[in-house]
Amino acid sequence: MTNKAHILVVDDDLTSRVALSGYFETEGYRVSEAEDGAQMRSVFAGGDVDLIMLDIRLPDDDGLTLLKDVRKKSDVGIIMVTGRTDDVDRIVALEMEADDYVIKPFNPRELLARSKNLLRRVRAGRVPVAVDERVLSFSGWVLDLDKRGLQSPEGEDVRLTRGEFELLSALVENKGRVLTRDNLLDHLNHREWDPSDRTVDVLIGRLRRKIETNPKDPTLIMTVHGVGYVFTGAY
Amino acid sequence: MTNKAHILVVDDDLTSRVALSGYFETEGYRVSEAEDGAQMRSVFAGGDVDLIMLDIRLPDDDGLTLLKDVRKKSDVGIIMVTGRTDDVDRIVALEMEADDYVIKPFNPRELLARSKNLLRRVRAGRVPVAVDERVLSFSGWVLDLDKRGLQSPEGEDVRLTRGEFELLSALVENKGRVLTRDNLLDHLNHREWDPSDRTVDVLIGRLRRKIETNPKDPTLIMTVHGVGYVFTGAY
DNA sequence: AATGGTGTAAACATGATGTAAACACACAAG
DNA sequence: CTTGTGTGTTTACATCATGTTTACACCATT
Repeated sequence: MTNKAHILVVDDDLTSRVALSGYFETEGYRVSEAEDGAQMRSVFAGGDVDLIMLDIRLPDDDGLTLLKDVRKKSDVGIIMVTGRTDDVDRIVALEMEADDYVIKPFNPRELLARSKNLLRRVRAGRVPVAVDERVLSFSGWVLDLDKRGLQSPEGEDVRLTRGEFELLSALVENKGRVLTRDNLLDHLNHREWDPSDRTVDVLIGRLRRKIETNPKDPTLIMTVHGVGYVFTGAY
Repeated sequence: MTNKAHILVVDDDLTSRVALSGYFETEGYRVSEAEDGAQMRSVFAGGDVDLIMLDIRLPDDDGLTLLKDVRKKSDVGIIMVTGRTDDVDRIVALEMEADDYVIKPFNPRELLARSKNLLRRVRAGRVPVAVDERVLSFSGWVLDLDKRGLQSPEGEDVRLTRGEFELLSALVENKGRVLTRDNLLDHLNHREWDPSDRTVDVLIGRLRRKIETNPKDPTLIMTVHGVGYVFTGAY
């Protein structure tokens, strides 16, 4: 079972439903489809949906009714999708706490960007739910200290080796504080460190390739020349 | 400290800035205003902003540049506001992780609904981060000894090299006391100093260019002819 | 005015860092 | 036992950051 973000597309029109699903699937999301309210409720009951793309006009229930029902019991992300460009509809939906409202035909790139941003927020909001779990989060990433696993903002599991994990957790736990190589090597159950030891540098490099958008120009793990490394991710 | 959400409106046009602020104030939000990037950074440095309404066209910095800067170090809510209806602009902003993008003239009710929904998500994602830091401050500047970084009174991060940082912290820690070059060079892990060594002078010069309002007429790092340097910043 | 101290741009040297590749070692599977 | 796989470590080298030197103009003190 992967942990990729799960998107539920609700639309009675086959063509646009498939188109929508396609966009998200090629981006690596897990996508489910529903063509009416009943199907939607059924999938949603599974409990692991992160984002719903909800057409406002459906055969059985009204989209707005579904919106209200879902929002009553869940903080899942909801983006209304519609062919109509009615101002009142839009405002009503937003005031019912839909997160966004897009009008067909929409630009796929824009929709993807909006979805991605919303997913980040949805997932970030879920982290503090379990207080007993030792979990660190930064910029949409989630580092689970018990499971020793890392999840990307898109919800994908990223495999870390022991060394990479120890290094990353040391850095994130001391967010904003510069750690020396000596310091970091301690977390790998080492003792001594001599200037010819490049282990930390290599591991940092591998870590960057896994978590930085552009490893050549890191924004999360910064190097402090002549001192060490510092983690600078936002909360 | 109040618990009302804090919204920062950034727009160089007085009329729309005031209008925007008005909407939010009557809804009971705490609102701050900024008319350019510098002011924005200054308010934002206060650290308790929940949502930024950011005009994309500003006198000094580009709105997109500000967006990128802010997003780099914070997950605050960001809604871009603009008069232009350029598709490319919108997508670029969204892909830079702006949460939303509204086009003037906007419907106040819609904007309020969107802001409210976003604020809910921003606050849900907040996690308490409390790390006591070793910090020195002078004349509005903040020198963070752990982060080894310097923040200007406007809240901008100023990059210091190792040497510059060591020199500055030595000076600030010995505020009001004259330090000889010999003395200062010690802090850079040196030992000997001979009169032909101009290293300190050069570093002091570079430091002045970074922190003095007018480097030609320094007020923070003063020269004591024939002796050394002294730091004279107020508190 | 003379003299030595200081500011500073530019060039320079060198140690620090990024990174690919090879290596070593532990552990698991067959 | 052999083989293979994963991963920490070492090596080697290209590149980069930055402390240092140099040179010269300017300033302060006498």
